[in-house]
Amino acid sequence: MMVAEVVVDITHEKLDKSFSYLVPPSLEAGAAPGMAVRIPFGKGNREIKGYILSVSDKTDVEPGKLKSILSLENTEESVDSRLIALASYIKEHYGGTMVQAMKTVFPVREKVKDKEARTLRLTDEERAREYLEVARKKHYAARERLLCALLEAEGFCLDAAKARQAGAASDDAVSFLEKEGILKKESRRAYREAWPGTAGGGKRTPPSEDDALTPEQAKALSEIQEEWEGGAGRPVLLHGVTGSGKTHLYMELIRRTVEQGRQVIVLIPEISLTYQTVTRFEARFGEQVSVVNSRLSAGARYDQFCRARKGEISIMVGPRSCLFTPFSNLGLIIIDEEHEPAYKGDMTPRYHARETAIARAGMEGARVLLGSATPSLEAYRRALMGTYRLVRLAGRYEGRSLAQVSVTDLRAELMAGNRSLFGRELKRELSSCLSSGHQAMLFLNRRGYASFMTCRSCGYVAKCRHCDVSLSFHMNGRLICHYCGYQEDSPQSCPSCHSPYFGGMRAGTEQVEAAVKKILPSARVMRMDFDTTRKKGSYEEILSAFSRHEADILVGTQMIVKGHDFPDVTLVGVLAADLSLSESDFRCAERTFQLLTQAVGRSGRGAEGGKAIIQTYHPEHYAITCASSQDYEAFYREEMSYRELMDYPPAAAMLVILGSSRDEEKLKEAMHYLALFIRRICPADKASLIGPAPLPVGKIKDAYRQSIRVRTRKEEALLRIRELAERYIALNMGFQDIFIQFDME
DNA sequence: AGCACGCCGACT
DNA sequence: GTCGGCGTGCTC
Repeated sequence: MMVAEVVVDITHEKLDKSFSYLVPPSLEAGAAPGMAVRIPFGKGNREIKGYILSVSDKTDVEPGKLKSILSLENTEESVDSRLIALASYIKEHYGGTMVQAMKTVFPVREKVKDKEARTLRLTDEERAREYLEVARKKHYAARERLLCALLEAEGFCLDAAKARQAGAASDDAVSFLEKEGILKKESRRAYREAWPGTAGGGKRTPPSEDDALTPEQAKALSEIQEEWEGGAGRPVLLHGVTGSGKTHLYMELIRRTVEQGRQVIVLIPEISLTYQTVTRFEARFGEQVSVVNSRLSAGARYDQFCRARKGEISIMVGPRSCLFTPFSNLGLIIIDEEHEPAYKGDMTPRYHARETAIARAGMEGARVLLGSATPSLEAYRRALMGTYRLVRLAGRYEGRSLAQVSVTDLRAELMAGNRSLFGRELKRELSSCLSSGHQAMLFLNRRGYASFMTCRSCGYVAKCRHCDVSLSFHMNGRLICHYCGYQEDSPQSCPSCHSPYFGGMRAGTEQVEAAVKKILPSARVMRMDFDTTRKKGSYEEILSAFSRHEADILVGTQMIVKGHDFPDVTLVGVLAADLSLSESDFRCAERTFQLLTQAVGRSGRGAEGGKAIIQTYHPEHYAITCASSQDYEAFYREEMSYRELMDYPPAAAMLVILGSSRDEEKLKEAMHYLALFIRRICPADKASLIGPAPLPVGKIKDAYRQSIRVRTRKEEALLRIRELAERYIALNMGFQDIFIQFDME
């Protein structure tokens, strides 16, 4: 017996689940996930369309209830069926249920329906008045109410949903009057504007001088063309230093793709989705482009998807959710700043935009371009192995040189009696930068709640002896490893040099701002961090005010280093580069290198040269030395050998199983048994298992959190382990109140 | 969404 | 009694 799980092609909340259908033997060969099928549905067995989610040999439904699939839709694959195939890829790869995967791929399918502006329009006033008399006589109350409402309504038009709620329009009355030709159901939909004020202004500037490519860019372009036209059509990794004009190249590729009648999806990390980006794309492509950001309401975003489906737009620019834009002839997916962690979500299914984009492109014959100044290790490794094609863009735009970088050893500063946040060089450069009328940016490299222990005198950081990650300081005075759970007592002084300056590192942007005002009282300082950008639009406000030179110094966290052009900035100071170097995460060196490279790249973007100063307790660390010499290759080699040695991704595949529950004991027990189960199903020589261990933030909103990590050299083995673990969890009562999430690295 | 079932008022 | 509108619930 072959059974297919089918979703019905009716947009309604109550039908947002799958139904089991028998697959007749004659159709067994063609039945596959994503296929469109005709099925009998409901009491009258009316024939409707559906999509196959999965095919198996068993079902929970009692056999007597099962109906059979009538036929396979032999038309070519529709956009929807391709997206369903993508959803099943996500489920296979990242775990979770099919419904979760479907909801990821079709974002707001259910909710939007209600908001859809369905209208009832009176088509024949005379007949309506005639029939009103009939209805009155025959006491057809519902029809009478509806007719009255329609005749009184402005333009003889009513909002269907509202009328229905007010009791003026019952379904039967509507369908009866429609049959009589008195009214018409219309679902003409007014699109919500994507960016208020810009939707109408879709003027397009013809390609101008500015759009001409530099010789270097032209060379990169022809390499990309060559790969895609002649070769295997592999994804291209565009490795271009900051300010080398990657966006220029994107624009050209987009133009060419659209000219061929195909569509383009451009993914950018949310943080760089600013007004700047929007206007740039709109100026170039006018009404062909839609730009979506997360502040857009679900409905407005859905509208943009509808426009894409209808072919009204050809280019979609937005965060990772835009990957699922229902274009019918997708030609190109661009992922800008490919290394950004934002491309991996934290909601189940935790899909990675890069992998999923490549999967979609593969299904639809589209190309993928990954762009970054500091590629992720994963991407660069694949490029070196030949899975991706590597294209370099080495020179900075208009021959501008990269900033001059110098490194300040904060240990030496302390030795010289300087305990302030600013080293002597940074202090000096800051005042000379300001007195020459330029701007400076101060970057505080601080993430999350990392509360590791460090020595301010020698730079020693307390690390786990098993995992080579920093130990976190807990309130009970113990140091804990969040990878393996190892604990030790927190020492009072530095174990390495016995200095008493040993403790937790904590510094905020506010303290930096205050410190700047103290040493440079006349400087106008602006602060940008999570607090000051909480309000809508304040993010752009601060950036544009700074670019209008309304302040001399911008102090901020990660968000100030992301792709903004401030031509007047000639100095960038990184206050304590180590703060992200000591996180309890195997990617912390990579993150640090990326942040430092980006930060350094902010300096000297105008005609003037730039300077950057990196302050650190670890001037010898390769993440710092490589960032200061802007040497990606060297960093990659160092970091990759570390990952090889430690069996961390991308050298090995890793599965993180996150468990959370309000009941700490239950959680511990469940995770313990889950770890035992995994040990049982996979031999120790094939995969290594670490944990269960508490997470860096062990408790959120009263829910305790623990993780188990499984690492192996074989990715397929990990997929299998995840599948079995999912089944184990589903079958065991011990996981009833425990929320489990899978994270594939 | 669309169809059936059952309840209830109105009319033969 | 019976006809038919109107609300409710279900669809593998």
